[in-house]
Amino acid sequence: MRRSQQDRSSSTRSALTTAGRALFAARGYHAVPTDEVVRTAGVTRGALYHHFTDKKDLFRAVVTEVEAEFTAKVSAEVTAAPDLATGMFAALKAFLDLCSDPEIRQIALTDAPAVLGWNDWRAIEAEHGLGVLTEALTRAVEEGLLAPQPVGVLARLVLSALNEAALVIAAAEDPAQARADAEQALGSWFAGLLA
Amino acid sequence: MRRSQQDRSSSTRSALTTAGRALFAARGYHAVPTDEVVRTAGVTRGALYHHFTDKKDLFRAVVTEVEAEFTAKVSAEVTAAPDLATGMFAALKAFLDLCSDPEIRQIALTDAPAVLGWNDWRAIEAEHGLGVLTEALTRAVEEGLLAPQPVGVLARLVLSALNEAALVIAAAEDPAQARADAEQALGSWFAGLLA
DNA sequence: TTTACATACATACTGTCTGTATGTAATCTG
DNA sequence: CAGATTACATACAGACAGTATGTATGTAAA
Repeated sequence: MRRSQQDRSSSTRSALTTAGRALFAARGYHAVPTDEVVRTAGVTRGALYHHFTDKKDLFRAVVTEVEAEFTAKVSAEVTAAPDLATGMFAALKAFLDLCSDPEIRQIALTDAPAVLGWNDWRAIEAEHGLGVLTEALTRAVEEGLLAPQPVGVLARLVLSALNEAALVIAAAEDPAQARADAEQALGSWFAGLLA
Repeated sequence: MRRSQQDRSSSTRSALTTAGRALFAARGYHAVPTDEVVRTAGVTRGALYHHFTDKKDLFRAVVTEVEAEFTAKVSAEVTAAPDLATGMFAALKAFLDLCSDPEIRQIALTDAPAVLGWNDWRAIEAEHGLGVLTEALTRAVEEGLLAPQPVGVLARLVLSALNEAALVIAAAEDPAQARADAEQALGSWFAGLLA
């Protein structure tokens, strides 16, 4: 069987990111040796360092992948909804649901800022989760739902609170209660933003 | 010159945490070898592993120190103010001022959750920054300033937004503008919480 | 279809770093 | 001041990231 170079490349590349994803999510970036990643992926360290400049670069690819998938799911809720307000509430619900996934919590929320540095991490987020949220808030202001205000910084703070809510709920003794509290707290913010 | 064991211990201990503080703040936990910490502190690795179980343990001590000092400064604003409302605003201002310090940003906000793990980090925070904030919010509810609500989760989300605000301001092209935006965003939340 | 090259990997090695084991000097106790 | 304990220093072992080099596989022009 004769495979093209592209096929070879993309299949080992995705084997590496898939393996990395699972391992990094389960045990955290620094607890996973590259050796284990390549063994899990069924290749060798040579393949890893052919496709990625270093371990961090692999991690960056994993983070981008996770973030993109996550954002796609959440933003689908917004576009599927009849109007913006209900869409945003549905997205909030989806956000908190999806954040129970350790892939999100460990990779995107815990390790990414420290491993990639806050600036790189922020750049990735800006193209995914943060981008969608900023858009939604901008639209909400345009439609008169929210009071006119600069949404750039607001979006960052809201996203940060959302991330924290996810972590709090995951770690809580009573997740249902924690979730209700979080929704109330976030709701009060939303109320303060209304036009 | 004959020093007591306690003096020897505490002075090398603080030499180590002081050196660690500066180096971790400047370059991040994983970029600083223990060898450099002990050289800066003027001791050897033997001293380090006598006083701390491992590198992480030293880092934990540094985090606790930083967090305690930081919280003391912020909470001083609350107690110094004539009433709770103005105290909380003064504390907010102090918080954002102090967060320009890279010791806070790199050590407490970026590295700590990833290095110590989110749970350990949370436990430390709960005894310092988060503890004070929770207290303040509880009092605000008791005094009728804020609407009755569970403050535990709320405090976490607010603190997270505050942390993010600090990072955003530090990284912004126009920090003054970013700060104004952040204060507006946080103010709108506060408004939504009022009784 | 063969030759020349590029891409995709594998293997072997090196330097760095953390943590440990062991040795030595300083302090404390009876 | 002898013995025990504490505080450190030195030497070492294992693990890991990254690199250098070798090999196999695919590609493309002559």
